[in-house]
Amino acid sequence: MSQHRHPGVPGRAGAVPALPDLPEATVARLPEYLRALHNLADTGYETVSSEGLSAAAGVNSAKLRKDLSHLGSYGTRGVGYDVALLIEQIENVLGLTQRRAVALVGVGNLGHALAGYDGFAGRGFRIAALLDADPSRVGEEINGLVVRHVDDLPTVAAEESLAIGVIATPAAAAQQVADQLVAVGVTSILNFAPCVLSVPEGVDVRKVDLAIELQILSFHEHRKASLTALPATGGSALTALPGGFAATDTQEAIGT
Amino acid sequence: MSQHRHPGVPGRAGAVPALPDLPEATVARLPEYLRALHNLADTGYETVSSEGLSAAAGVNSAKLRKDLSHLGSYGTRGVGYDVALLIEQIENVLGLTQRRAVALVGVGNLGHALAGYDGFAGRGFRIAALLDADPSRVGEEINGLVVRHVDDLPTVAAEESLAIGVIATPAAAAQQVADQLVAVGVTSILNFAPCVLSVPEGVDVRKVDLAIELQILSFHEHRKASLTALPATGGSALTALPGGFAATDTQEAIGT
DNA sequence: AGGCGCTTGTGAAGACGTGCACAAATCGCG
DNA sequence: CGCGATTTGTGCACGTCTTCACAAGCGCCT
Ligand SMILES: NC(=O)c1ccc[n+]([C@@H]2O[C@H](COP(=O)([O-])OP(=O)(O)OC[C@H]3O[C@@H](n4cnc5c(N)ncnc54)[C@H](O)[C@@H]3O)[C@@H](O)[C@H]2O)c1
Ligand SMILES: NC(=O)c1ccc[n+]([C@@H]2O[C@H](COP(=O)([O-])OP(=O)(O)OC[C@H]3O[C@@H](n4cnc5c(N)ncnc54)[C@H](O)[C@@H]3O)[C@@H](O)[C@H]2O)c1
Repeated sequence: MSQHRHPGVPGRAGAVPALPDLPEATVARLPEYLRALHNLADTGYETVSSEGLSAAAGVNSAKLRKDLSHLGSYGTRGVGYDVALLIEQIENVLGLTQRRAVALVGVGNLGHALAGYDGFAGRGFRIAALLDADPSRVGEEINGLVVRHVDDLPTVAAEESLAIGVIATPAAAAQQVADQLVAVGVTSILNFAPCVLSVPEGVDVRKVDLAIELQILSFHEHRKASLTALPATGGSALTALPGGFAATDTQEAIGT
Repeated sequence: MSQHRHPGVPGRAGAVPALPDLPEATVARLPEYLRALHNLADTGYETVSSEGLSAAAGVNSAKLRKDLSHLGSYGTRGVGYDVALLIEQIENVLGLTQRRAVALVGVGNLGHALAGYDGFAGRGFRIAALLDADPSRVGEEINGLVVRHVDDLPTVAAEESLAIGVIATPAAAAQQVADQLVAVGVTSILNFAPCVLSVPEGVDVRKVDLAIELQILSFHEHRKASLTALPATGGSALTALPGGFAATDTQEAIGT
């Protein structure tokens, strides 16, 4: 379990073959740290303390230190973390050293927004193909990419090494599209359609459902409203909530 | 889990004054159950077992039963759950009995897609206002709504009882927009900008960052690739598994 | 009426995640 | 060269979440 013994000085990181099998919760936070680190690097920071970085990423500093400790010892006591080195290490662990090719299926309302978004490039991804089943959409050019027919997927997969498939079709078509993606060897899928996908073992699916996010917010809104029914005799209703929330992302922060 | 007693018998499913303080993990899954239930209802189901519903929602059946048990006893042993009743109860708990008004700030690339999406209506929400800071966008009509200037937010808030604010502006503007939303009384925010927001206590923020989702997938892709280097021992590999995975998490089963 | 099969609801155990608190390590400085 | 200030890395305790396993409850059939 506890067997890391880094010489302290990286210098040449060489190959890092040993994937340390990170806790899932840590994996989910690393991208947030990475974003914060890039911000810091752009602002000129060369090192940052766990306190500073955790504030920038919106998490507890002990949690951040524990997360980073899973990658190895890349901090210096009394100083902090080397920003550039840490960026390199996190990108390494996340597999972002190679720019991964993304296939986007379903170029409708949402698909257009995704296809036109230029923010993915800076985060390690490249939209490699746009696909749709509607003949009238095929041929359309968006952001320098031409929409192709979804049945061309095998051809596209042969041209590019597709790492991730994004599904932005209606829910009714999502399972079929997922099957097509899996058939051409895609083993990671991001699904925007509000439905559950069945995929073979070894294929990872993540889902983004905006309505669910809103409904979770609605619950808390509802709860807050029913609490407000209590006497609000002070003006400032700073009733410290007992249990904080801590799901994927709920925060109440303090202003610095 | 000790100090709430349910009368047990619903009888009238009317007012539910006592909010049972659900576990956050449960709250995050209720919307998924709700969606699956609506599907079942549309298909003609009147009752459903925990096994059936959990398959439709992509979760473990014991987990589903425990989740639902927190709402009270709305199932019948030997039979299952009444679909219509369960829908009503979940919508009640989530506070979806009233259609909540959503203000969307930032009508750009992504904002257009959200504004044009007609899927929110069926899930309990109504886009009540579109706001942007760009004068050239103000006045544009999308889906029957006219884009107003973000500085009109106080006026909008006076007209409508805004429940939720959605931020779809560039990250640089997100904090300022959040402040404006909070200033007019919004206490729930869904943030699409890749940045951390500071908000006063009592305000809930949920974040959706597509690049983060992709990066998490990238990590697993990376890990799978490094494992594939292992000998492809045959053995009894393929085990038929219960359909339905997918969710927040991923699944893997590489045994050591 | 009684038994039988099915399904819920939940106790208990274990896995997982979090945050405190502090020893160990490092730097800067006199 | 040693000392104090600072910050990392982590042991530990605690809370939350998941999963199993099964008694209790319900309906149906004989
Ligand atoms: N637009 C939003 O803001 C939004 C918000 C939340 C969720 N969603 C979900 O995202 C998905 C897409 O939404 P949208 O608004 O872009 O819908 P849309 O109808 O505008 O676009 C769907 C696109 O998918 C294409 N398509 C249909 N079947 C296909 C198939 N088998 N293979 C390939 N392409 C196919 C259609 O031709 C169309 O271009 C839906 O599932 C929706 O519920 C969208
Ligand atoms: N488009 C996508 O698919 C996508 C994907 C992931 C993340 N995002 C994020 O979503 C956000 C929006 O992305 P986009 O592609 O729509 O950007 P965009 O530039 O197309 O749109 C941004 C809109 O916000 C408006 N705006 C700017 N400052 C404002 C302010 N202070 N008040 C009100 N409105 C203001 C702009 O006028 C513009 O209309 C960004 O933070 C982006 O990183 C977008």
